[in-house]
Formats: sequence, structure tokens, C-alpha cells
Amino acid sequence: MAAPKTAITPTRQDNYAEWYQQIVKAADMAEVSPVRGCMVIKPWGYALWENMHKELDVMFKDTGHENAYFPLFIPISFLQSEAEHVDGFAKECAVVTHHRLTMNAEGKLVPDGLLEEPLIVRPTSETIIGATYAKWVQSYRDLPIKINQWANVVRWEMRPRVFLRTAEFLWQEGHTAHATEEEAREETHTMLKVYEKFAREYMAMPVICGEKPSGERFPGAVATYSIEAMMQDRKALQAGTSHFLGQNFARAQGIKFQDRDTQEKFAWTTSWGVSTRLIGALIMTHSDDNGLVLPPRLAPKHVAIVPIFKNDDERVTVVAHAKEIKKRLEAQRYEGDAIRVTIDDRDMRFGDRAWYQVKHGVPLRVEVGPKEIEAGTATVIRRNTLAKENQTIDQLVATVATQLQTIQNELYEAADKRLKSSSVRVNTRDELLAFLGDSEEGSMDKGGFAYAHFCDRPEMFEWLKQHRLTARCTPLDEPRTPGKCVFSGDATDTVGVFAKSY
RNA sequence: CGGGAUGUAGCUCAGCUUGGCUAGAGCGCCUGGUUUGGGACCAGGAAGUCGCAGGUUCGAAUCCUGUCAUCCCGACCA
Repeated sequence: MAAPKTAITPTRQDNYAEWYQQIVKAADMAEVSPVRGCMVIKPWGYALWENMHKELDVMFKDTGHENAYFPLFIPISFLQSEAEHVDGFAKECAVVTHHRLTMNAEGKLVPDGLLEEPLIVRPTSETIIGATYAKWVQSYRDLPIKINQWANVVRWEMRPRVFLRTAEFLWQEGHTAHATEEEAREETHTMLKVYEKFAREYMAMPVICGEKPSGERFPGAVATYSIEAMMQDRKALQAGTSHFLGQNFARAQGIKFQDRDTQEKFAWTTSWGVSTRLIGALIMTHSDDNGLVLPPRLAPKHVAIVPIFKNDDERVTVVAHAKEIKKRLEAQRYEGDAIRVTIDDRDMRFGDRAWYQVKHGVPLRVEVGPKEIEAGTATVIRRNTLAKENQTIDQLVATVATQLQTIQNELYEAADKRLKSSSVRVNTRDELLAFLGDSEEGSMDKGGFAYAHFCDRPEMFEWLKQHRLTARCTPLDEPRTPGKCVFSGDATDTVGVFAKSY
């Protein structure tokens, strides 16, 4: 059977949504589980998450945060304490009402032992953590509290999509409490910048930092900031959020302290998080029609050595040689880590093994067979370009870190070029529609980021909804210039980014 | 949660309209052989209580009811 032209079918062009699912499958990232809306994250996907976790954790600690852990279950009364918060999350809460099972007459297990107060499975932890902080804080000397938790949360979503929107997902949530508004705002901003740095430097994913318009704000927040990324189908994906919660949650949870001036005051709190959605973002930013493409800084393996052999004799020689190369590569460092190398000498045909590594997105593939051993070289193939090059082993070892950095840079530049070439400035609603279109799901015909003056009124959100568009954010680096709202015609100095979104 | 579609072997699906004998194919998997520098070929083989629970019937993958799940479109969302 002839091989298809691309390793992944359909291609991005043919059906983007299906292409995404096929990438996840071909790269062994995850699969749907027997549990509604929940995914099984497979080792290759989880290794990627572990790398994200590891790098982010360092960044959190460098900005003065500590890790802690709070309960999975939250009493319903806690959720109720902040009105907007209830509105935002009540509809998607999993609820625990019983605490044991018994066997009924038909031999079926049924819930028994009704709880006095039902518990929800945390959709986010502002309330439980806030209630805890309330006990910890009495004096201004107890502030700030800067804690992060790595956890799983549950949001009973109606339309799950692997990594992008699952009922249960893994994330980190930072929760801080401060004595002053200024300090809390600063914290919100600092963490947004941490996310931006992580997206750009580790994920090789350009993002726009901005404040969410009122209609997109976190339930209960005074201000929500996000990093917005553009996927290859030119739809926006919110990749991380940082919320300034004002004193809303402090009031609701009773986080009070006595200040220097002897007055009792409510604390100012923040929360911020990124989730396994980042994996989805990574996939849709870099991958191509041949499978996953991973940025070297996060790739579980930097290099896959694929030995070529015809028979057992050759196999012994070539694999021994491959192990030598592996050892030498592992002695090199890239961005502070030892080079991560795997040898794929599985009992499979060479072509299958080569394609396996392509589909799994390993940045560098090194092929060695009897011919290379003879010549003292290796065939080196870069995943992002699939360009082949003959390199001596010495050359490879000496330049492997540089080659990885080149790939990292090229991935960022390609993504940045896409972002910039798909961003326009629009001055009317018609221009907005002409640019973003009303095109079908999965179509890549139209899309991108449209910059427009706007004044954040309910009518705008109504109109956007009708056209399946969203207001992403007001970019922080966008200068305030006088203009007219493209929706109402009123004068405004605020510019927003509009896009179709995930 | 509303509208639509689909659940048959590990995967993709045919069979269902018009109920009938031992439920099929391709891919994958296992064994043997030939191959092996780019996703192999030949031969043999294993594998399904037809999503689940009821009902109609002499007889149900097929008809009816319920239920669960998945996908698509809305609403919701990290």
C-alpha cells in the first residue's frame, strides 16, 4: 500500500479540528477515557506536562511563591459566599452528596449516607483557600501570602475536547493575599509576565498580554488579564490568566487584618493559573501535517537516534555505536539540562521507527547505519523542517545545543510571523466581519486578530455572539489613542483584539 | 442543557430499509517465510454475548421503549 503524502490525515487545511485529534492520537499524547469528558494522559503527553510543570515551578519560586495543597472538596456554602462566583461556576460543578455505597436488593451498588452539607469537587479554589487564609491572617505582618497549588480540578463542561476543555484537568493555581491594592495589582501583573515569558521562551509561542473585557472576566474578579495565543487556524486560545480579585473574595471569606494604622482592613487578593490546555496550545501552534512538533525546551526527548540495520550482526554493531553517540550527547547541556536522548532500536522496520519519531515531534532525529559508521557521520534530520544533513559525530556533539536552539528560535519565528501576518486593524464592523468572517467550524479561510476601538458595552457582546466572535483583550502594550468604538460609534481610547476563539 | 448523527473484532466500517441458517471486510495483532537506507510482501492464525437494559416474536445486530456514551451544531468554558 502506498503511503499517504502526509503522516496525518486529514491535513490542517482539510479539517483542522479532526487534524488536531489525529495529532493527539498519532503522538500518543492522550486518549478519551471511559469516564465522561475525562482524558487519559499517556506517558508522552504527561512527560511534556512534567516539563512544563518543572519550568513553571522554578519561575513561581523565583517570584517568591511556595507550594501547598488544599482540599479537593469544597462545602457548598463556601462557593455561595461570593455571588458572581456562584453564577460563574454553579452550572458546571460536580457535587458529592453521599459518603458510602451499599448493595441493594438487586445486588447493585447505590449511594448511601447522605451528607449533611453537599460538597462540590473544586472547579477552582478561591473559596477554600480564601477561607484558610482568613484563619492565617490577623496582622499586616502576616501578609503577603503567596502560595501556589498544583492540582486537578473538575468543571462539568458540556463539550469536552482533549486538552482544550476536559471535565477534569490538571493545572496550577496561585492564590495570594496582600495588604495593599497596589501590591496585589503588581502581583497580578508579575504573574501575567511569568506566563508570557513561559509561553514565548519555553513554548516558543507568541502571545498577547491584555486585560479581558467585562464580559470575559473571571467570576468575582475586579480585573482579569490573559495571554492570548493564535492557533494555526487563526482562532484565539486563552493560554493563561491572572486575576486581580480586589477585596471581593477577602470580604466573602473574611480575610481581615489589622494594619499599621490600627484599622481593620480586608486583604487584596489575586489568583492565576495555567492548565493542561497549554498542551493543546502547543500542539496547535507548531504541529504540521506529519504530526507533533515540539519546542526543544519542553520536548521529553531532544534527540531520537534511529539505528539502521539489516540483520542481527549489523544490529549489534550499530546499536553499540548508537549508545556511544547517546553517551556523548548526554554529556552536553542545553538550557541547563543534559541533552535528553532516546535510541529507537525496537524490532520494527526502519521506516516505521523513523516515522514514529516524526509523529512524536522529537526535535532532532539522528540516523546511523553501517554507511554512517564507515564514514564517521550521522544523518541528522530536524523535525520542524525535515531537512537532512550529514554531520560528523564530533560536529553533532559539539553543536547539538546550538541546533536545538535554532529549532526553538525557528518555531517561535514561524509562529510570530503567522500571528503578525494575521493581525489587522479594523475601523468598522463591516471590516471586522470581512476579516474574521462567519465561516464554518474547522475552516481556515478567515480568521486572525482584529484590532479595533471599542467601549465595552453589553450590546457589543450581543452582537459578537451573533457572529460567533469574541473580544479577547485590550493589549497592555497598545497605546491609548482617541478613536471611535466600531460598535457604538462613541468616542473611546480603548483598543481591543477581536477573534474567533476556542 | 436544546437540535442532529452514531454506537457491530484493538481501529475504520459494511450488514439493519424488507427479522431467519455458522455476523463480514480492510487495517492492526500473532506465527512462519521472503525482505529490509524510508510507512513491505506471501501464507497461515487468534480475536465480536453486535453499547447497556427491557419489550415484541417461533426467531432480534436488524423492529419498539428506555438508558449510557461519543461526535457535530448552539448555549457555557482554563
